[in-house]
Amino acid sequence: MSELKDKDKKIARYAKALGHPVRIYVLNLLSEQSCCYSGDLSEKLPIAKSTLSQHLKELKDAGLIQGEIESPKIKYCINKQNWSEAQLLFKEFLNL
Amino acid sequence: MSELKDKDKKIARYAKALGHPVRIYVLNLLSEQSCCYSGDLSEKLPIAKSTLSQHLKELKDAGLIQGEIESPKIKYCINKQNWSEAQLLFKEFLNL
DNA sequence: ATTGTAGTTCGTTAATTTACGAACAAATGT
DNA sequence: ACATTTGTTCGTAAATTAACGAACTACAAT
Repeated sequence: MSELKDKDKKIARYAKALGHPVRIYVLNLLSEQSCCYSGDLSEKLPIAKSTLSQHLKELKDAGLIQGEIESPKIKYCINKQNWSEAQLLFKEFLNL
Repeated sequence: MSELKDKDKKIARYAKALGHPVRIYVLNLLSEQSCCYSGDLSEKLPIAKSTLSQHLKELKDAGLIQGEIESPKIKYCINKQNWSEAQLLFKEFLNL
């Protein structure tokens, strides 16, 4: 009855955050262009802006992105530190 | 209003399957020892066997593992083809 | 025929996720 | 002051997820 390792929990936490097409889309975009506004995404995605906001919040809560106020907009960027951690964890997990 | 790409959906689908510590644990084990039985896992994990069965089913449904009957046990292995696909997709996605 | 083993399926419950529109907040522009 | 822009939060509903124990199925062994 060994307990689950923190590393397993961490990977699962990141994976869960990646577990929706919209969130994959957002991260893909951010890895290409480093930053974006919610409005940019809202134009391109076929979902309500409140739903998008929820997805962004989840990515934020998982630590994968961060928002910076640029009134009246909010500029979203990759959270580089955590993104690196996620890359490392997945790389190891996937034997890449 | 571009539609989400199939590739994004595929990555999200795999990521979702990875989104629980127990499932990470199982896949980790299977990448080490290639095969295992549900009982092996049940001994090691602090969850009910029915719950484990559910997690295995999810991994199966996502295509990441496959079960082979070896009465009265079931031998679980990585689904190599889909695992390779997942590796490739994540590798690309994560810029590894 | 009966028992035992291995694991799944069922029934249930609680929590989480996804989605929407409406209402709201903050800051800028008029 | 007031409207506009940008995005979040609220309230709600439907669907999915996670967990358990009990009941079940399939096969092997006695």
